Amino acid sequence: MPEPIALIDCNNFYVSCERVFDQRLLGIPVVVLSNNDGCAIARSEEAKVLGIKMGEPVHLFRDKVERHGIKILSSNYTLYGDMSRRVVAALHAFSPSLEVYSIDETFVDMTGFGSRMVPHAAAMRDAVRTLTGIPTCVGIGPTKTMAKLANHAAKKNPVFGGVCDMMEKGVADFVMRRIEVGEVWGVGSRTEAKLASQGVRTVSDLRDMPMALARKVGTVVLERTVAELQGVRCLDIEDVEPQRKGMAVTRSPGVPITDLDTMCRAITAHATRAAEKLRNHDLVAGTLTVFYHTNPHRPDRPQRHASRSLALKPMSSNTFDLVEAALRGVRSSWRSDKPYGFTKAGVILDDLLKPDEAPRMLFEPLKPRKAQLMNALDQVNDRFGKKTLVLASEGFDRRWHMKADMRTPRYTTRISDLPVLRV
DNA sequence: TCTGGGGTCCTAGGACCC
DNA sequence: TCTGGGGTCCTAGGACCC
Repeated sequence: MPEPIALIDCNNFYVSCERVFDQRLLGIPVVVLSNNDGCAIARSEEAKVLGIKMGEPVHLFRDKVERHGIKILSSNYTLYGDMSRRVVAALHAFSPSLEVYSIDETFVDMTGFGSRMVPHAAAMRDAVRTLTGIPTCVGIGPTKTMAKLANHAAKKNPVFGGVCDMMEKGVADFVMRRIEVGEVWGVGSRTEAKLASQGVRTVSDLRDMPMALARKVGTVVLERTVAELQGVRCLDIEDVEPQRKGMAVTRSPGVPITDLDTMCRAITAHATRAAEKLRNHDLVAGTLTVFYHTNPHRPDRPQRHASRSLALKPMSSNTFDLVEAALRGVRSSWRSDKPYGFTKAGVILDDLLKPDEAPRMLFEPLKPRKAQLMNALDQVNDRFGKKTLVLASEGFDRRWHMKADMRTPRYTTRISDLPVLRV
């Protein structure tokens, strides 16, 4: 049996972050909305009980909001990102090997804890709770897939008291027979439907299905999942961050974009942000794709999906290079044959490399981009706040900005937003 | 009427994740 | 009227090579 892996996962993370700073949110139904205040992406237990589904558009449950006094909040990613960092900082004391899997989940290598595993996991939960105020659950298993499943069980079944250890075969069997296959990490709705037609409904059905059939139904990915459910480790803890392959900045404007000028301002802002992200990761990009499209939920209106990919030569992370390419893409694809209203636009970067790995040009550009200028730009915006310095083509007209009418303060990252204590 | 075998590389699209 | 944003991996099929 492989050494144990734990997955620690924050309960209703975004809602929990909000509750740390506003006690009035405790005990009542709370929902955090996606960007642009579109749909529910985090729900308190009370909101789940009321039947609010993950990803449900807010206009479809507006009646429940009124009727049950649900508290609705815009998402505050600055706050959640900072709280996530604090949670991970608390976990470093518990294992030398961690993999931060997402904003609210971390895999922890539990090698060497033997019979003291469950107390160790409980201590981890206590530390996170004490240091950040965030409640968590822990799942333990011989593989990542089983740790994920154990975590699900720890969340759903109070019998586990917040820590479920599936290293014991009895526990694993108990859990797998009671959970539907769609809950397994890597089994989405498509695969679930295909499995159902083969009579595979519970996790134990999946664990016991023939490998060859698993491969036929869901390629090597599902085959690997079956092996992991049998306790055969296929996925290791990745404690060094792999180099990323792509990067995207996409947004839905608060009101549809109908004219080229506004689109150019929005795209300038997205390309600018993309360039900042590139420089933060110390990468350069070889390909830039710019796209924009109309609302696919409104087939009664003129529809258009536009997209242009451009090669960046030389590869670059320079704001001027990226904005120039992105605007070229917008202008060359723009059409005014119909009154389009674009509800999404973005910039995607691919072929990312470290600057010293990027191919050199045989003929260097006549006016080489200066790294110093970008450093200055980043430093000004770091010190005086985002968007202090922007390109002229972004302008100051913010009509295309996203909606976020119910966002809480950036309690932990803005001096002006610090909570005030009155005694 | 007859028309090989064995590769690589790239891209689009599907499926999944949080 | 209102439906998020940002990722990864795998496969099939076409283009191309000798």
